[in-house]
Amino acid sequence: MIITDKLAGETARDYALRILTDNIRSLGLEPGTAISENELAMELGLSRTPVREAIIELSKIQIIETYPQRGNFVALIDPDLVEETRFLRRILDIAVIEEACDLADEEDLAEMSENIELQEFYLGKQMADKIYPLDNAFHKLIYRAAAKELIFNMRSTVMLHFDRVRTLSVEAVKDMKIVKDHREMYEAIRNKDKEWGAELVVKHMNRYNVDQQLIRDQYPQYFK
Amino acid sequence: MIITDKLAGETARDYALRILTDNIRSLGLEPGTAISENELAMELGLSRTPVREAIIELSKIQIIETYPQRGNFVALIDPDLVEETRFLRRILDIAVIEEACDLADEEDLAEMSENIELQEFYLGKQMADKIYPLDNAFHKLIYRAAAKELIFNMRSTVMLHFDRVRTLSVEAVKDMKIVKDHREMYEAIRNKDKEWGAELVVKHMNRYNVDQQLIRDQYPQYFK
DNA sequence: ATATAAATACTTGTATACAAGTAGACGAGT
DNA sequence: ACTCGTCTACTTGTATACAAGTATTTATAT
Repeated sequence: MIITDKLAGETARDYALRILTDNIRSLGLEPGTAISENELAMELGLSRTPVREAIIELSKIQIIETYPQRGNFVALIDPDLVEETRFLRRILDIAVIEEACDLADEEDLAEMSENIELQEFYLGKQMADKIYPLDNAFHKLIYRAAAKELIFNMRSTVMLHFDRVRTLSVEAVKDMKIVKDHREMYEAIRNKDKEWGAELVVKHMNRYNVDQQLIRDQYPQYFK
Repeated sequence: MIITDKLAGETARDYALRILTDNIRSLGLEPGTAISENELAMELGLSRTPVREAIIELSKIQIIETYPQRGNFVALIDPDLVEETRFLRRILDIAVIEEACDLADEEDLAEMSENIELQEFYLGKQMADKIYPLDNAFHKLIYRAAAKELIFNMRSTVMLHFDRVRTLSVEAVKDMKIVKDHREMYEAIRNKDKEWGAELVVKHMNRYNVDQQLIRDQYPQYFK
């Protein structure tokens, strides 16, 4: 479990939520782990209240399971839920990139372009850890161009189920190809080419089509 | 604001969430209304804690706006958010009904059939108020048949933005046509006819294509 | 040794207390 | 009349206290 400092202006609740989310995604909190509200509050230097509020939010997406009077537990990886979130992302990303083809203005395109140049810059520098936040920001830019930010927020929270499987197979995905996908998505939006955009989303998703059975054999204790 | 009794087995938090959700949907809590955590807790016979937890959840979908040290307010109707949720529902319902065509088994179909017969029964009895819960349950059955229940939960919460506009124009929608749509959706799923299913979803949604400008002129104080 | 029961140490759910900040009322001073 | 400042009554954010239930441990009795 990695605990970083509270950011300036961040409320206690947001802080607890960020730490929990990051650690669940990175598997610093392993599936099955008990999360005591009191204990976590101590570790974060907070009271139970904001910690509890954060846990409740994560319970809503079933990434944390709460058993009254027994405890909170990081949910085991449920392949059905992973498949469900993968489905959701594919459906949404396709619909939204098509919408972005219609709606993106020059400012949207400029921000995407800048983001991609940064991705390519860090790719050249072999600084892969810098790419994930940019990756996320790039997809957010597409949603924003399509005026679908509320949907992006939903997508982000629920995508934790997917992200955590991706963490287990991180080496299978080549950053170079991902960055290239992003550049092509940008080109598709700039050219208002919906069909190409949709194709790219599918291709992009397929890069994460890791062999789940392989991961499951390697980490059986993580799975439901 | 209509307050019904707490259901058996319902936690205080779920109770507060249900009362808030129902009243926001029905406009018993008008857009712009202040919601004091203390006051609502008193009215529900609870403490602030569970009430606050419910409010936080609704803040996540921006149907309640929280201003620290100032108050919580039922958000004004934001046409952009309404459009966004309408978009989301169309996209999801199409993808999910197509999936249901592949996956629905005999039990799923039997439950849908029974639900529709009830809808038709109450339609004949002119008991329109009985139809809304059945309507919701029917769509849930489709999502369940497609193994997309987590997505359905997300859809439900976010759909509040859409529901509240529908409340303002409830007379524009004819129950008879809606029930007929549902029967046809069932037939489409039973016949594994994806194309027809998708068509029906679009047609179904279009029935709620009320003239938003008309509503806006009638209730300007409700809009952003 | 084993079974049973009481004690204990946890857990979350809910209630209450305190901290910090906002906004409006009200009055004093100009 | 008006501006400014103070006071008051609120608000949410956070911390703590208490209630109720679970599960394990420990001790006791057979």
